[in-house]
Amino acid sequence: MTPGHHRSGLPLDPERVERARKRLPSPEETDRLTGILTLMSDPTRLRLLYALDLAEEMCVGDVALAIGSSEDATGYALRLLRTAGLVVRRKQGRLAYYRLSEDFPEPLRQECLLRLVALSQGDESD
Amino acid sequence: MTPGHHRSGLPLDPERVERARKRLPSPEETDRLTGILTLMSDPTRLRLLYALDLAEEMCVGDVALAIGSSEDATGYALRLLRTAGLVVRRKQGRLAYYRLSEDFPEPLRQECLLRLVALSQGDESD
DNA sequence: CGCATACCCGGACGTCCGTGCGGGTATGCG
DNA sequence: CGCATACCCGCACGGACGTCCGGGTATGCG
Repeated sequence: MTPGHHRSGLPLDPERVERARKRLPSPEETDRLTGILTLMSDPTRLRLLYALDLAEEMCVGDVALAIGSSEDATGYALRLLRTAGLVVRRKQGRLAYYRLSEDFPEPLRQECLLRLVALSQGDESD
Repeated sequence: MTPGHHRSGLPLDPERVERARKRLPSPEETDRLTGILTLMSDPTRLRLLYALDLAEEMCVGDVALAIGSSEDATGYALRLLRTAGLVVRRKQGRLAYYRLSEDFPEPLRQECLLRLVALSQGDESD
């Protein structure tokens, strides 16, 4: 019942198709990468990560003030990042201080967070 | 009518809040970054970018075969990436060959695509 | 010239995700 | 001890996004 709409299924350039297929990341790797990228592709969370990187440690309300989001949105973002293990929480009295996790990939912080800022500033041509 | 539910609005650590606020990327920068990250955070598109990086150039149907997605999904993914300027199209007869754009940030390809693979392979500890 | 192929396009559907809202818990202060 | 604060949580709404499906266009071949 496959819609006759599609191709024969034979590659037109089998060599290149195989070259790409063989070295593609596994589904698990793909999921992990897209998972991290998804977490970083939300404005609230991205600004939040920047803020924590700059301030080292802040309580929830101050993070909200720093990034200009509501406490609800900030709290939800922190929850997701904490679940993913990218930030950690230190409770002190009524306050909950958050900071980037030790497990936060250092190269990713350096090469992505900062590099991407540089990219967006200098490498665009439109 | 702000829900009395929220804080006074006064930062508990004004110095850190200011430190973070001052150096945060602008809304436009944030949008651009999240835009690129969003494009890379989809399994189809991510595998597609890998495949093009490896094969240099492929027609639509071969890309679909390489990444194991339908032609529809692949075509849609290529359209989005082309709209964003991350891939370019070369038409030859009935075929449409795609490749990574010259404008595709080279550091991003090197430092993100490849680096993230390395990260996902070696830097996890769970 | 007519048919099959390879791709493009627009609409519809289902899904996921972020936000706001109300309520809940624990801390610190008086 | 009682009240305000700072945060956490569950629900429901709305918007955005990816995929499927039908149809459309252009190329190449016989």
